[in-house]
Amino acid sequence: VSQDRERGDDEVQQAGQGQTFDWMKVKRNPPKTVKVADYGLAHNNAMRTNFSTRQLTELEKEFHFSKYLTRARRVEIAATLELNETQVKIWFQNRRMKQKKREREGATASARPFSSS
Amino acid sequence: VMILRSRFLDARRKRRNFNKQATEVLNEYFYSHLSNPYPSEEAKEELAKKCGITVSQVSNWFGNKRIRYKKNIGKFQEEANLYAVKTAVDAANVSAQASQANSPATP
DNA sequence: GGACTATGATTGATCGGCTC
DNA sequence: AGAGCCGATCAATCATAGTC
Repeated sequence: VSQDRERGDDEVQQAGQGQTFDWMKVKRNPPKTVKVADYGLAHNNAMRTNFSTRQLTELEKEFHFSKYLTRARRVEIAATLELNETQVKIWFQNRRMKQKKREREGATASARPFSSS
Repeated sequence: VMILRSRFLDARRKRRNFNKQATEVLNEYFYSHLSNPYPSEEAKEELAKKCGITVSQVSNWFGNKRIRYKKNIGKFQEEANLYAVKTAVDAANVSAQASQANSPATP
């Protein structure tokens, strides 16, 4: 619900079609994750980590145990799974969001009007 | 290295494209708000209802649309012009009808 | 009939705002 | 005075549907 401009300027639809607005220029900074050489690849950073099945399984199990992390548990999990504490933290945050999304959609048990193409 | 392709069994297996008219509605909103194509939560709900899809799907659609649009603006130029014209015609129709309370089914 | 494209969904990670 | 959280979003990728 937060975007930069919504100041005095308004929504002037149309205008130039071939115009480049600010949102088109947005660039995200590359991940800071300092990954060490795991299985031969020493890509230090700027890459989206791919969690292994084992890691995901373990994380999922931990999440089922508790939706929130304590400092100690985070350290333990990170060490066990060979991940950064930050990665574990982020995973739990994303997982909670996913959980909420699912509940929201599941709760909205209403008619699903399907339609043909 | 490639020992981790266990992404399968995701929910994204069975996917259905949206209706032509649902896509129509979404595109109309997108191109009529091209300066800031970030619908509010309320707008998303409205679009979702109008299109017969979920709010998450609306969010996904706009997320994909924004990224892919800015990734290759030229490719969408034609589509952009199309919807620009469409909305212009719509506006013209609305203003034309404003002068007279016409009935859709004339006896 | 399988490339090749278009498109919806998933997800690790970022951005900005807020709480403590 | 900084940490983790939330919400939205990004960006890359996946897997499939549609096209030729």
